[in-house]
Amino acid sequence: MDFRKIDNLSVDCVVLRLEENTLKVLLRKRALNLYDENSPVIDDWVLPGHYVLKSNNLGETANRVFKELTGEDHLNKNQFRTYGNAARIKSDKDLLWVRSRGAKVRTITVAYYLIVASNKDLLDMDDSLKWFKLKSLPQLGFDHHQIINDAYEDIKGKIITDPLIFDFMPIKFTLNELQMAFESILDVELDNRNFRKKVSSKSYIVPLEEKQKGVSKKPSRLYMFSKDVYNQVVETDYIINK
Amino acid sequence: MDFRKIDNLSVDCVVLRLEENTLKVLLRKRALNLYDENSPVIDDWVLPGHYVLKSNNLGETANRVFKELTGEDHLNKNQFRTYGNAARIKSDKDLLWVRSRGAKVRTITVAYYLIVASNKDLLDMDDSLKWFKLKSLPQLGFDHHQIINDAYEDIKGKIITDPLIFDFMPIKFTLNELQMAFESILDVELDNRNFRKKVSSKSYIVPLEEKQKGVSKKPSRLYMFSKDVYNQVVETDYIINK
DNA sequence: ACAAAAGTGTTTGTGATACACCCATGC
DNA sequence: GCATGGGTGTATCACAAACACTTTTGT
Repeated sequence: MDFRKIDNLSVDCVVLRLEENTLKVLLRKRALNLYDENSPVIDDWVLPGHYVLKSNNLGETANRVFKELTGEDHLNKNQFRTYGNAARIKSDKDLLWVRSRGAKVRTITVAYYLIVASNKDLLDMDDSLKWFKLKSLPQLGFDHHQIINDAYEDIKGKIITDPLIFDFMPIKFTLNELQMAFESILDVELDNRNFRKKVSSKSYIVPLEEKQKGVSKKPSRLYMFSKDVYNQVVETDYIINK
Repeated sequence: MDFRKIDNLSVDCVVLRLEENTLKVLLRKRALNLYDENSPVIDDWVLPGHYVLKSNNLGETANRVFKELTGEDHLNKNQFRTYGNAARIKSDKDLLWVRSRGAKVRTITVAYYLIVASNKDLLDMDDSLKWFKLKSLPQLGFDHHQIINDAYEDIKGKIITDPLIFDFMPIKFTLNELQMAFESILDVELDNRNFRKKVSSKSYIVPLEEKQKGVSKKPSRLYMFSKDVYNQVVETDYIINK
């Protein structure tokens, strides 16, 4: 195992989740104090990422980023684009930052997105990590604004044909939760009755006997996504139509 | 302009075209003679590609690859995936080849596909370049088999929703040609009458007054794709359904 | 006049859309 | 018993699928 970094190759992760039907991205504080503790030269946010180690694969590096953030493994990741233009790193802050880490100014970043289920408690997040609404991001370093937008566009495209939506959901979920997840990600409104009809026609969304508990209203039925069943019927079956 | 190579970053291009309704890929001969002129140590095929120069962007590098192959500019390219695993280059041949070119064994390859219109004459192709049927590829170096398959899968996915098919077509084409293009890329059969109905409903596929010439049968009407019109109606309009 | 491919219409079925009320539960 | 969200059915419309014959041209 060779722990040296490849000094011009990094992996950045767009970590996403739904919180109260709002898409959020996990960002890491980027702070650099040169002279004075109280007036940092750099004070903004970036995507969590890592330089790739000589013995690590790209996907492994993405997994590792996630594991370091949350202490947990994450299997579902998606490489969606690579950023490596010559002038990608050009602002004074970005140049300063990259040099301060001993890396090349011409750094190639392979970008992944990782989706975290909405019920998952991510413990032990230190103060330098924070979830931001996708629609109101803070000041970001590098081209990370672009990267986040590209990730979002990719997801919006795939969510209609791929079973990506279930990565956002808890293992057991209600149909209304599922509908709201679609609505908030795609920014559309769906008819509840038609949505339920459509979902019932999908063999891979299976109703459980179990019902919600601890709600002060009629408890709703729980469903789960079966990947096994899905794999048998993929060919023909889209989830929702646009 | 800095003409030095970044010694661990390359761009590989999957150059595709339809020839007689068969998908073909452009490959470059990889030959290395060490001792004996007549028994090369390496004698197989690879995707055309280039190490990225210090002053070149990724997309520029893809364009440059194409320009060097054909002498022509090509605007439509698509970055679809990046390959950079630690053990990506591992066969003796590949290691030998990479070292003979003074590059790093851990090379990251950003892969693009480029689509060439079927009527385009690509002149001046030297003997080291050849079109192969996608379905019967020769012995390939590196992981280029994988890369070609990934490109093909990406295209099959996008061709249903994006106007990618027109990159394969001449500017003016007949509806039957268009149908056959879909059929050969997706490997399906379509009903001619239904296909024509569907196409007529697309405002961005516009009939011309002109007809085919020099054919020994009823000459068919020519159509063209209007990107202008397309951009106005994208939101709602898919080309064919699966 | 014949060969070859172009072009055309109708029917049937499935799935999308639109829409309003009763139900089950916790408090 | 009431407030809250859960759950259900029907009618209409648009589009996908299936299918066979006539037309136009060059030779």
